[in-house]
Amino acid sequence: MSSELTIGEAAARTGLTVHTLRYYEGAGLIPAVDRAGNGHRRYSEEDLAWIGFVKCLRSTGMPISDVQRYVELQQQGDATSAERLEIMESHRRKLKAKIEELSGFLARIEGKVERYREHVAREKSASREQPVRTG
Amino acid sequence: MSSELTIGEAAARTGLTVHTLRYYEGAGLIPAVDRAGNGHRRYSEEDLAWIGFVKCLRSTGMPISDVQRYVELQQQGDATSAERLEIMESHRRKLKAKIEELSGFLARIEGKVERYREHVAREKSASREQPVRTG
DNA sequence: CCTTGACTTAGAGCGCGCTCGAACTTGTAT
DNA sequence: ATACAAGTTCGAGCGCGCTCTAAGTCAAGG
Repeated sequence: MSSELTIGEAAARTGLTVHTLRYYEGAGLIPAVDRAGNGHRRYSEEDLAWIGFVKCLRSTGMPISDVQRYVELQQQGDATSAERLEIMESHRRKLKAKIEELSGFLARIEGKVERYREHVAREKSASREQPVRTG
Repeated sequence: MSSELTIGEAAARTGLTVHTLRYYEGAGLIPAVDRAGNGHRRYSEEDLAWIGFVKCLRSTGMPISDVQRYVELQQQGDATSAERLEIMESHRRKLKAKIEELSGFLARIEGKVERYREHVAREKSASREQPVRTG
């Protein structure tokens, strides 16, 4: 009986909304979740772990359609592991490239921030030379 | 007379489409571009440099509305540089955090890829033990 | 009995960022 | 003259990924 959670609890634990959890399941990003007798979803720890990985994939920009395809293959068993490896490997490469691109942009933005700091500092010292009377 | 470009040339140089260039200008991400006598846009090197920076901001996830606000402030002159600094600084922080998050996810995905490689390797060696007759 | 609240489905709606189509003008080449 | 390419504006449309509404079921508490 390893703690089966309601959709509300699963939402709280994963940080997704109940809407999104149902949407993900309907869209095939999450394999069909078990149901209680009354038809309510019951999330296992395994489900939660998988949802965590889906969040990782989505946060790193993998399109929903790719996650879906991945799940599809997963359900077809071992024979598809080479293709799943390809998907992951391709995603890894893209992500790595993206991080590198972003790092370059970060440097550029940091440069901009630096120039602004200097600029703002100069303005302040200029205003000290001609102080404004207050009150 | 520093090489003024048509919108088509500007598109080729920046990697944006002419549609996007016009959209960006209309949305205020690019200050009004000069026009030739016939009403056609003429992009200066300065315009291109700015567009390059806008691409950097957009690629790093700054919303259009923020870029717009930034341009607005820029056009109001020096008095707004402190606020512009704030915008950049805030964006810098978010971007840095995002890169760190992505790096964590990358590690996780690399782990997954590794485990797949091992798995696929095991499958191959298993199939060598019971080779399939071909043709 | 009746309300409250968490769940169910199906499907509509939305925010973002483009992207495209329609209708038109203009410049150049044949 | 005529065709063609490239520009213009305005506004509609689209793809993605949720996000929300409506209408209903069910269980527990007052």
